Amino acid sequence: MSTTDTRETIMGVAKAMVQARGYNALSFREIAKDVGIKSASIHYYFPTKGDLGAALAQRYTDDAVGYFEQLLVEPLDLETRFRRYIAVFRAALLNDNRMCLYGIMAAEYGDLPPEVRAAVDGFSEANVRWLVQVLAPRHPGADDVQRRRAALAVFAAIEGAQLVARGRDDIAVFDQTVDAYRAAGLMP
Amino acid sequence: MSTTDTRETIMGVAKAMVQARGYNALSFREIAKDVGIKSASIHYYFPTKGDLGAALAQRYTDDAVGYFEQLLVEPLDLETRFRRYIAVFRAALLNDNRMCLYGIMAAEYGDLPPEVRAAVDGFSEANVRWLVQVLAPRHPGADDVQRRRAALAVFAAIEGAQLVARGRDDIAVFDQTVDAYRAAGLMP
DNA sequence: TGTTGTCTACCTATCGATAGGTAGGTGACG
DNA sequence: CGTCACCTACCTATCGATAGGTAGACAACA
Repeated sequence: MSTTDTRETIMGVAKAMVQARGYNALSFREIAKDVGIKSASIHYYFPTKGDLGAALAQRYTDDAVGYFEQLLVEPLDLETRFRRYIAVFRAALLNDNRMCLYGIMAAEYGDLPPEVRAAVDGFSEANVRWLVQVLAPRHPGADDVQRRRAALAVFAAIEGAQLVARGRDDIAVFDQTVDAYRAAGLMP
Repeated sequence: MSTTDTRETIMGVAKAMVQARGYNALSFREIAKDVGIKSASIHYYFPTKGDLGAALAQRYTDDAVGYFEQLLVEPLDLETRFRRYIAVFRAALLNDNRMCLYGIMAAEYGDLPPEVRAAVDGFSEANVRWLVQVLAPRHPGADDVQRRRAALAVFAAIEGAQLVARGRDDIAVFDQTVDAYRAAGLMP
């Protein structure tokens, strides 16, 4: 397998593990077993666990940003665009009751190495930026600070819906909660 | 020190540790060092780590239920009652950027022993039950299922606000997010 | 009153498993 | 021949858990 492929495989396996059980439960030996190499070899690609965690969070954010940009390019109405945004978080739950990487890492925030924290912060920032753009039509008279706060509230509500749905191991809880948000007028 | 005191001290130290760093990061040796006993002695009170985790979650729920009942007994208007409810979650963040025990354990759900999971589930259920009661005046025409869903959405939104505020290490984010929820009409 | 038995609330010492991490070797390939 | 992509073989630290012991309190009984 080429260097790049192995690196990708490691990241894919590690990402799934973090989403399922958290950063703390991530182990080089378990990753290695799933990838089909020895744990020492992972250090060849990621010298420390912090490096791997930071790379994971960075990649997760980059992927999201790419998807978000795509959503902005396509000619979609607000509701559809927003539904596709929500679908990202929904997909994580569908995938074996896993969580958004941000959500689980934010919960473990106090235990994260600094480089991982920094990468995690980038994800919420990317979400807020996108939401500010998309939700702008809903806040015609608002200034930037107000728009940012409204966007962060939408993001927080969705993360909360995911957290609670995971705790109940029931994706319907996620859907019903988002519906309730919509009914209240919090989001389109 | 009496048996009861030591048990209480262990639970207090362990609770703070879980809220700061999660169930996985909870270690008998660290607890023992803080309490001033040896790690083996903790097994005298809690045979396994799962027993300790379950006791923690159960106690957390019991305390919450007691507080909730008190809030219902006092003659308060809806806004005040609700503000005091929110204050519980706010207090966790104030206390060294810690999280609600439920929030952090829900994030680690996939890694929790069954007995801990069961105890964690009780907390969200207790919150929903209380919120259904308190928010009933806001949903005059709704049936029980709708009321429960609305209550769960409120709970989820608050947990999300806490999660994101912790990720930003900024309690103002929690306050602003809750304000945004209120402004949208999600909660009183 | 003195002894005996049992209980509590710890202790020391150690177990096997697992964590992240490292030094140095090896085979394939350009 | 050199570099890349791994490997074997280890290290130290820490994990939850267990075995077995002990000081002190207390109750019962002779």
